Amino acid sequence: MQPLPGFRDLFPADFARRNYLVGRWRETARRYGFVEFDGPTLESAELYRKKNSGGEILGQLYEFTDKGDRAVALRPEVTPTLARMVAARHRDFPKPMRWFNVGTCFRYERQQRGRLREFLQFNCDLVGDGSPAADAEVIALLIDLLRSFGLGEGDFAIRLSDRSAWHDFMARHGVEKDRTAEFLTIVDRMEKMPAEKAAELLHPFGIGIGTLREFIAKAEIPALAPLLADLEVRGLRGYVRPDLGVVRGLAYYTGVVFEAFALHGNLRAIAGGGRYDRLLADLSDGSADLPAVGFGVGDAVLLELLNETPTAKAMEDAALKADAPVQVYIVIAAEERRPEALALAQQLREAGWRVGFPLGVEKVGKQFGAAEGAGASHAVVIGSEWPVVKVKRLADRHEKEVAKDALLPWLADSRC
RNA sequence: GUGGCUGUAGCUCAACGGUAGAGCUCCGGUUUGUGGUACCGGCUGUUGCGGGUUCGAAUCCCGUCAGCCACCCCA
Repeated sequence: MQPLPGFRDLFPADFARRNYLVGRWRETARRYGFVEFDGPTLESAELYRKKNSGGEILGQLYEFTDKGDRAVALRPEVTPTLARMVAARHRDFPKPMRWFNVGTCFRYERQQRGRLREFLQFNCDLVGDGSPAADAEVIALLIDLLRSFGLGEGDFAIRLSDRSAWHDFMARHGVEKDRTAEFLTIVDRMEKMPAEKAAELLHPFGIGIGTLREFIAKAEIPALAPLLADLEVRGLRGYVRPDLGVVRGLAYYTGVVFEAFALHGNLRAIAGGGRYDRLLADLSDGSADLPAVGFGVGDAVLLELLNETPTAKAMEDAALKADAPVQVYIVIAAEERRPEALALAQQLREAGWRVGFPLGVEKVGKQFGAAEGAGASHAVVIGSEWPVVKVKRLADRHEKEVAKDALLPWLADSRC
């Protein structure tokens, strides 16, 4: 038996990596004053079908009928859930709301490297503030998030665009309102298709490919000026590149849209987001009319990026090493001292140390091997010297005799 | 959803028509209280699954499932 396609077993080493990611996600979000929430993994399929919510994600919906004959779907993203929750109780929360979520999402599509059917996503949303300051806050969070993994200006960049610029463009060139989605889809894909194909698709709109390319090439997005100025002051302007070619696939974005992409390798977008000022009103039939901006990052793509970036990988390895399952390993050199060893282990554990020791009689050499294997930084040898023990720093093999009562302070001292 | 490649011990792979092997991992050992090396020994496979061709198939053919890559799109 294997897991279903696109689903993964997480063995301890995989889970340790996931914990590393999630730890950084939470830590960064909280530095920006965001609070964590979660909602159901399974939602009514209607939530994703409602006006303006789904977009291209609809084709990848993991949906089925439950035993109560309800049309349900596993969430492909959390934004609709967030919108539903906020619409229901937004009066309970002071604005703006800074909420984040770490949750499993599902998309039924063919799997590939960095893309699975079940994945963990980090989602950050700022609700109730429609200003460029809010956009800047969220984008700065994303930049700091990636930086917290040891990724720098040479490793990633944020492509930044604004759908309002496209709406102006469409108004100027007479694109009908109900065809804006179709038009934006063409723009979104244009850089990957041959020119003739793009020209053919644009023909019904009466817009030449040259006109479009010219518009994108100018890269002038006046609406972005305050946002860029904000990021400039924070010292983060270097991470951001205005680029009208970014449109994003989700239908509900209304203003600023952005995506983080890797500067090396051929990974796809590692994070994406934007402003969705009408989604809440649409999902609540107008009862909660709040502007919002947010983004999502997936675990699979980020993990791949860390693997490919040496400095980030080194940082991760160091963090995982520091988080080893055992910090102090008790070597029982004389089996008759086992009771004292157990008492000491208990004492160390109560003080917060991660402690290991052999469950049965083992040779001393083997016990040191186990200490090494579990990633312990110290071994404490208990034997004939009791009540004195030997503490050994595994890294440099430096050994010292310490009275048992002095062990705890000695370890605490060596920790820093 | 479309196309290409792949599928052999827990992992990485070899054998490419004559009835399966190596390295790593794991376990044990190299006699008595000190660890990542070295040496010795041991375990594990209906060769993804189902059919076909053949005297004989891991090896050829078909189907199916799964993985990888590209497209598509996105985290």
